Amino acid sequence: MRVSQFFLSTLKEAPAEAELVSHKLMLRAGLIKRIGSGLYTWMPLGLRVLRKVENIVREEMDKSGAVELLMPAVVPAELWQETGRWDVFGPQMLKIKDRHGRDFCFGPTHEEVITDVARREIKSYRQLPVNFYQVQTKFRDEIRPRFGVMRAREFVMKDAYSFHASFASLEQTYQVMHDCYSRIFSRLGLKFRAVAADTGAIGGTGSHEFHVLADSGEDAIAFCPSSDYAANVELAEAVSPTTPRPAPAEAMQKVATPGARTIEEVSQFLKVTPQQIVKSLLVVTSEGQPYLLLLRGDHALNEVKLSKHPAFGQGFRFASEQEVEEIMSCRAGYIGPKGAPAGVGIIADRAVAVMADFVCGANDNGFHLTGVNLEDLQSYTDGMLEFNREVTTHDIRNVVEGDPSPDGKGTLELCRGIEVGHIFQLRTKYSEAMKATFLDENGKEQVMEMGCYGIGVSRIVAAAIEQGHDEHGIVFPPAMAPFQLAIVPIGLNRSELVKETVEKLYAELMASGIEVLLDDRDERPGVMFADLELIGIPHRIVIGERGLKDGNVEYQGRRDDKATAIPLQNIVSHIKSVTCIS
RNA sequence: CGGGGUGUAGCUUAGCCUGGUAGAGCGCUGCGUUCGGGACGCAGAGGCCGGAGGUUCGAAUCCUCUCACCCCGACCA
Repeated sequence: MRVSQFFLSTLKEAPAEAELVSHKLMLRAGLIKRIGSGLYTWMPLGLRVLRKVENIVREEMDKSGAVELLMPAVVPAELWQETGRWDVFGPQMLKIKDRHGRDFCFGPTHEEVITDVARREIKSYRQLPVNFYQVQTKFRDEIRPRFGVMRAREFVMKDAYSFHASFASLEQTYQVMHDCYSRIFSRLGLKFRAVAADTGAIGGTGSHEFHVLADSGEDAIAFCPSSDYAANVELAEAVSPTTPRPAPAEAMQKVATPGARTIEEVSQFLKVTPQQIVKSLLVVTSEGQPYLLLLRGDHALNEVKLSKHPAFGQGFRFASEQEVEEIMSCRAGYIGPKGAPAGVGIIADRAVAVMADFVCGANDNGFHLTGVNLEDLQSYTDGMLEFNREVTTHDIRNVVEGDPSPDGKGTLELCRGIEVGHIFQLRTKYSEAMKATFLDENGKEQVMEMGCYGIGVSRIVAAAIEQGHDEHGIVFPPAMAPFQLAIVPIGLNRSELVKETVEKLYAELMASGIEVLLDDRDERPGVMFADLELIGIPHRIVIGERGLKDGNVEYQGRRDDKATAIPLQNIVSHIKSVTCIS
C-alpha cells in the first residue's frame, strides 16, 4: 500500500476529550474518529487493526471446533420477555420501536437469540455438543461511556454459545474455550491473565475473565505469585483470620474528636493506625431495612460480596447524610455499633471479629470511643457477636496485598487489568426459561446445558495500545499492526536512484507477502518518521542516497533505538526473517 | 443518575473577571527557498465564539434556560 493511495490522518496534539494514553494515541494516529458519546468511526488504518484481531479470533475459534454464524443486531422484545431480561437489563438496553409500534432492542448480547435458534434446530443428543459464535456489533447504552473504544456504547464483540447434553460436556467445552482464549491472547502478543470471576448479570455458575494487564485497567485482580490462584477482587475471598483475638487490654473511653470524621482524620487525631479503627457504614436495603456494616479502617467494602448476602439480594444503597442522622441520631463520621438503635442490623467483616482495643464512632457528634472490645458491646460467643442484637460476620471487604491466598499457598498481590474476555458456564438458566430441550439416548426430554464465551474485539485494540506504547506513539504487537513494514524513501522525487530502488524493493517485498506501507508522500524525513512511529508499524527501512552509495539501506525495528545498515541485496531476506515469513 | 468541569477555525488554545471591529500556534491552499528527525519566507482560505432567550446603544464576555462533551462513582466485552 502506498500512503498516497491510503488515508492517514495523524494529529500532533491529542484532542482534549481524551485522557487515557490509548485513547489519545488512537485519536492522534487517526485509528478512530468520535461521532458521538461512545460512538466511533473506525478509520481505514484502525479498521485494518480491528480486522487483524477479528481474524485471529476466528482462526482460533474455528480450530477449537466452534462454528460461525451471524444473528441480527436488532432483536424482537418477545425473546427478551421470555427470559425476563427485557426488564432486568434495564436502561442499558437500547430499546426501539418499528413502524408498527412493536418493541425491539439493539442486541447488547445474544443468549436469547441463540437459544431460540438452538431450540428450533436441535432435537437430539446426537446434534450435541455444538458451539456457535459470531463477530458482531453490539450496543450497550452505558451509563458513562469513556476512554474511547475501551468502553464505547457501540462495540465489536465475538460472542460464542455452546449447547450440551450434559454438564460434563459443558465443562469439557469450557476448558477448550479457556485454552482457546489463552492461545488468542498469546498470538495477539498481549500480557494477560485468566482470573476467576463473578458471573454478574449474565448469570450461571463457573466463570473466568481474561484480563490484559495494565496499570490503567478498570479492574483490580488479586493473584498469588506462589500458586496459580487469580481472581477478580470483586470475588477474591478474604479468608477468616486464623490468629486468635488478642485479650482486651484497655478500658473503653469516650473521647472528644471534634472535626475528625474520616478514618484518616480520626487516626491522625488520636494517633492510632487505621488498622485499629472500626469503620461503620450505614446502608439501606431496597426493602428499606437499615444495616450497619463494620469494617477495619484500612479495609474497603466489597459491594459485590455484600449483594450476595441474603439480606441484600434485592439491592441496597448507601444511606444519605439525612438518613444517617434520622436513623442513628448522629452525623455520619461519628456513628458506631455501640448503642446503635434496635432495628438496625449489624454485619461485621471477618477481620473485625479479631480486633481488640479498637476505636469506633460513639454515636454522639464529635466523639469516638477508644479501647473498645467486643465485650464492651455486650457478650461475645464463638465468632458470633451478640450485644443488643445479633451481629453476624461475613466476608464483605476487598482483599488487600498481603492477605493470605484462599488456596492456602501464600499471600496475595494485586494488579490491574482490562477485561477483554469472559467465559461462563450458564448451565440451564436460558435453556430452561426458553424451553430449549432435546431427546437423550433414552428418548427422554432434557434441558440443554449452556456455556457462553465473549471477547471484546474492539476493546482489545485499545488494551494492546495501553500495554504497548512509548513517547513516539503506538508500539503494536506485530500480529495486530496495520502494516508490518514501512518503507521511507529519502528524497523520492530528487533521486532517480532512490526512486528506482524503492520501487523495485516495494514490488519484491509485496510479492513476498509482506504488508508494506510505502511512504511515497515525498515529505521531509522527520514528518514520515514521526507518522510511522505514531501508528506503530513494527519494522521500517529507510532508503536514501547516503546509504545506497555504499550499497546499503537502513533497517530499524519499532522498539530499536537506532538503525542498522543492511546491504541492499540482503534486505528482503532480512525483512522476511524479522517478520517471520519464510 | 449524583458530584465536579469544559464548550472560541480541522487540532491545541488566548480573550471572559472589568461588555466596545475575535487573536495565536499547528494543520490546510498557492508560490519560492529548503531536504536524514514534525523546515523557512511571502501570500491566502477557514469562526453565527455550542444553541435559544434576556439585559444593554452595543454581548464571546453579564443573566436565564437548554444541548453537547470530559472527569470522579454504580454497570460491563
